[in-house]
Amino acid sequence: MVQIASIQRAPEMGSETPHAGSNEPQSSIQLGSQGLKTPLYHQIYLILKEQIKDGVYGADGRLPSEQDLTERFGVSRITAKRAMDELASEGLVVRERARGTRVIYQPPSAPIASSIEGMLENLIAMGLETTAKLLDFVYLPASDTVAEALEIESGAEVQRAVRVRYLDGVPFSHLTTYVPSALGRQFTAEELSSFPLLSLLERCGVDVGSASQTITATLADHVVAQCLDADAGSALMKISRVVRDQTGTPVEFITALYRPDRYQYRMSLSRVQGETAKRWSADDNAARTDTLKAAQT
Amino acid sequence: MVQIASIQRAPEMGSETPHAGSNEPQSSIQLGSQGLKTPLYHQIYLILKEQIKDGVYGADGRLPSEQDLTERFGVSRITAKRAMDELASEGLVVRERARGTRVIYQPPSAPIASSIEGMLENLIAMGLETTAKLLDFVYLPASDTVAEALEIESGAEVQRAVRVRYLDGVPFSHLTTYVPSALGRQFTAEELSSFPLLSLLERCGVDVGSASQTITATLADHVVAQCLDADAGSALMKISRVVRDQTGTPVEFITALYRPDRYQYRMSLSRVQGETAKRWSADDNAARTDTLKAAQT
DNA sequence: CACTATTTGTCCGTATGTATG
DNA sequence: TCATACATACGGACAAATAGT
Repeated sequence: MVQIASIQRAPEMGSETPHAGSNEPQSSIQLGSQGLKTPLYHQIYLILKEQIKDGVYGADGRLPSEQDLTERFGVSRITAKRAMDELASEGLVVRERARGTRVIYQPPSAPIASSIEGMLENLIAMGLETTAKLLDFVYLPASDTVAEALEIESGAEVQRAVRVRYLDGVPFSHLTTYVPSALGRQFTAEELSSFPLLSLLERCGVDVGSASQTITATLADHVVAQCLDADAGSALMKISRVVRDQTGTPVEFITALYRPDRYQYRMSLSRVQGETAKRWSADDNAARTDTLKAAQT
Repeated sequence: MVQIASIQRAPEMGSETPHAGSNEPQSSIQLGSQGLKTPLYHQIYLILKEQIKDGVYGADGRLPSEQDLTERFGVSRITAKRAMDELASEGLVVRERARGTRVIYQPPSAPIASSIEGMLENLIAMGLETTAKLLDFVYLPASDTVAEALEIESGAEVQRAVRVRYLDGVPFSHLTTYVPSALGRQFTAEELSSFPLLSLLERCGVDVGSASQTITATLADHVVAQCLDADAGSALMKISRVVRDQTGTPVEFITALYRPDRYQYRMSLSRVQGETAKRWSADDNAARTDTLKAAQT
């Protein structure tokens, strides 16, 4: 039959098999061995915080006890307690002796998504409505990764710029761009902090034709975290994109990092009949980017 | 020329004016105080590591001296030394007395991406080439979030299934699906662990028409981490999708979690002329999902 | 009213790691 | 190298509030 490994389950009535035999001797949930030296209690705090925001404890808002966390994360009770105390100090939960820890946090009903209409990563529109701060601007030899993306020789000179983009004064994205040196020399650092890179390239005569991008996730290191006003060790959305001109020559390689609570990638799909079977097709006018109003913090 | 400052001060007000051309290293990190949890030496280590990877010291591979770092980051020499020792212990640099610290690092060959050709989130193809394990299968009242996604009344009965999908025996994705009860009753838990949910729905007569999905990032809690053989607190890519039939009625709400080192979302874009300005357009046949062979870790 | 189990609050001591001077 | 301070993390122990039997 179906084996249910429901450890943390939202409080539900019924169908509650009391202690279904499989008392997992797991005990080896590894925390934070991924190179980040974030304190244990803070890692647990981040996980719990996200679960709260996802409404995992929405029913009666009851969080696991300190003892539960002790067993599940393999830490001492003091450490588990500190994680919950940190939640309480931010007003996300209320802790009462002998009564447990309950969520006292109301997600603004609907996480209001104010759409920036237009196409996917509408850089120009975004650029006009936002501000950017230039953190770094330097010419350096291309690393292998950058060289491969831009299809140039490794070691060839490229321009690297690191910017933070703000929306309504709130840090929004962390951008690292690489441009072949010859192109980069055609604009200045000052222009780069005022205009989107893409519009600068088009002004330089580049006829932008296509782009390919990869979306993934990564952890915030302390440098990026500071830029985005986020916690080190929190999850970020990462988009890497190579932009090419009409001849297919790469003109820009960009890596963008976003706080997931302030930016999400949304798209619509249609189910169409393919050659052999039905498949998904991306709706053209529907792929767009949305900005979520920051709930708090 | 803008100074190389990959370091940012904290939300300090004012002083928006960088000292252009000034020799003053505008870079002491605002830390050491209470706000940051990451050790100083490790923060510096991360910054240096990234600079090395970007080829900042590519010429002769010479890193700043301990004294340089001491001044630049505003820390003691011991702390600067530890950061460089950490680099050395990882084999990134070589330290020689009175000779300084040099980069001895060759980036590994690019992580090979073996594409699974086909359309965006080609569920059926994936379902046929992978295995799935059913972790949970239960009927329960819809939470507010689920009810809103499926456009049903909060508390109406829905079927929830939690599965882990494996690719070549390696845990690949963690799927939580919600289906209206009436639809869910038409197939069994056993079928769900063998066939993709979408094909089961189509077998039941559902004429799948469209879907809208949101891509974001989140942290792995201990439960998901165990399922995906990852660390709790690591970053995961998260895709939430509402699938609708031809009439626009939601038939499925799914939340999928992926390890970023095993799954990435890739798409191609074209630059087309819009009504007012040029914009990006999603290439239809190019949006696809790729699986990356684990490069390391 | 005990009695018990939970759960949180508080305290102790100890060990290790971090950072400065 | 040493001394000092502070933060982190552990284990143990006890007390206090709450709920159920």
